[in-house]
Amino acid sequence: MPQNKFSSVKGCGTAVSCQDCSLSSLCLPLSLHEQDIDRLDAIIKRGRPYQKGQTLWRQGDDFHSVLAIRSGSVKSFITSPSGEEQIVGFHFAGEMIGLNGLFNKKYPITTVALETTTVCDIPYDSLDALADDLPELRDQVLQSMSQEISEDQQMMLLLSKKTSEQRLATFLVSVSERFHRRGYSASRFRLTMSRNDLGNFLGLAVETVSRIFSKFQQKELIRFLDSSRDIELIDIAGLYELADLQDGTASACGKRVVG
Amino acid sequence: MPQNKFSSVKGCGTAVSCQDCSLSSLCLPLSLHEQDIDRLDAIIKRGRPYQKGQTLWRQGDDFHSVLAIRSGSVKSFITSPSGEEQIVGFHFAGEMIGLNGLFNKKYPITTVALETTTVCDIPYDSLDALADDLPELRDQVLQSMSQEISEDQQMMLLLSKKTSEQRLATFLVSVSERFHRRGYSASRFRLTMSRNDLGNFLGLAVETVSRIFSKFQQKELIRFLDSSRDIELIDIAGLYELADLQDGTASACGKRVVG
DNA sequence: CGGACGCTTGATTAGGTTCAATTACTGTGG
DNA sequence: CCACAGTAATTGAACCTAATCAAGCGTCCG
Repeated sequence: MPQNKFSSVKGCGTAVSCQDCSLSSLCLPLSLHEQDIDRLDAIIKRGRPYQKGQTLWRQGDDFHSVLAIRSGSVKSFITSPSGEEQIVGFHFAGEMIGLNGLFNKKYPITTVALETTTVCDIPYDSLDALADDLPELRDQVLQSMSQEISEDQQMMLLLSKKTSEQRLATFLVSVSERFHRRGYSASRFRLTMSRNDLGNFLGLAVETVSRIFSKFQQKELIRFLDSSRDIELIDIAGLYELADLQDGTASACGKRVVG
Repeated sequence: MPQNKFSSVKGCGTAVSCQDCSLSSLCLPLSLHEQDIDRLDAIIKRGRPYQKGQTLWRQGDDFHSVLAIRSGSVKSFITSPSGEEQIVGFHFAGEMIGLNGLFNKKYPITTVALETTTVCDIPYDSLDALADDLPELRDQVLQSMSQEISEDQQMMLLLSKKTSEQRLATFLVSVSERFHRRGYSASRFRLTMSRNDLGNFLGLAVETVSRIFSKFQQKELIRFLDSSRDIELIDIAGLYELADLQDGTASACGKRVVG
């Protein structure tokens, strides 16, 4: 009997079936019939965990699988010819990444683990064959991609129009919403990415991110606990107000359903 | 016999079939069999043209159709609660818009005509039913959305990391590429959007756009013909160099396959 | 213990915005 | 067809936000 929501994740390296996995309702909310889950279970590969800094795939690599993150977190970024990197999303446990690779069979982004991360590997060929029989699965994929587009466009608004304070506030409430929806605390969580990554993602210099965090602490909007990575949102309403967000689109910032 | 590539577009208001339409190979490059084209043709509605400034649909409207632009051009934007608008894409003749509305059955963006614009209206219900039978159509939709994601992420890089000069250069070569692929001149075209729209899209003030255009003219990279909307790219190579673009991703900027 | 890296804070700078004024279009009605 | 009004585009000057440069501190890990 699982002690907590994600206890079955611990056994990821071993033969835990999708049915037993506490993530099944999150990573593939398909309302599949029981035999369908069994079929999906049969095609999923469970590998050893990725260590912090390890690359899951590189921009331009041949597309082979979609991954469901079971525990841990990753960042995804694109690289310009001059070598500049732009982080386009962070992904946490319970999210699916890599779907976007099916356009011309290459991954368009590089994905790197931010901490020790375990995943379920769903080979594309099998998924594709399965999708032929399961309309729900196809719809799920389409919906995920459609949502990703809307979220990326919210990011365009953020990068184009918002001030540094608004950007950071938007990020914080969006991450908060995502954790909340996954059954975790909306007000206390760990930022697994560095200040550098955060600045890169939000279009700000590291120093600016640091300064805004300090300002938010002075305003008693947030507080850091043990380390500068463990944050508590004291005044979520205040952060929302700062962020200028559309209702229900908070999670747009930073959430990349499709990788 | 058509006189030019788009001559059949003129008869859009009348009963021109998809098969005769010179855009068929552009807006739905599906390699459909002949009888499939006939089926598609049967469900398409051809309405009267939209005038400059008219709204095709508004953010939040119920999703009903996908549109193929037969002539003219449009802009699409999202609106933040505080009323700020962010243009997320321009669309020209031969491009499909509105696909993104299938996520929760609402259009997530507002789309407005930049000039007199004619479209083919493909009701979603019919398209959905047709897609059940035609794997190519489904793949096409997936590919379009996947491409859109990559393009939006290129825009995130542009808005987050590029200078004003790089942004405008990126935009110009991307529009050039798009026109070129459609069989038009890569070096001479009309900018149907205002400087205001351009600035909004690129995350710049109108004045900045104007100044960069002037600077580009001084450097003899571009030239304006009759008006400030009719541009000629004199030194495309030079613009490419300025833009810091990935090979083959130039069209990412401004191109929104999915609306 | 030492070195590297990550984070914070301060001082200075710069790219782009904002404000303001002028000129060039576009479209409309007489 | 021209006059006029309203909008779009350009250009200049002042200002400001966030970047850059620089220094110091903390922390993780060999």
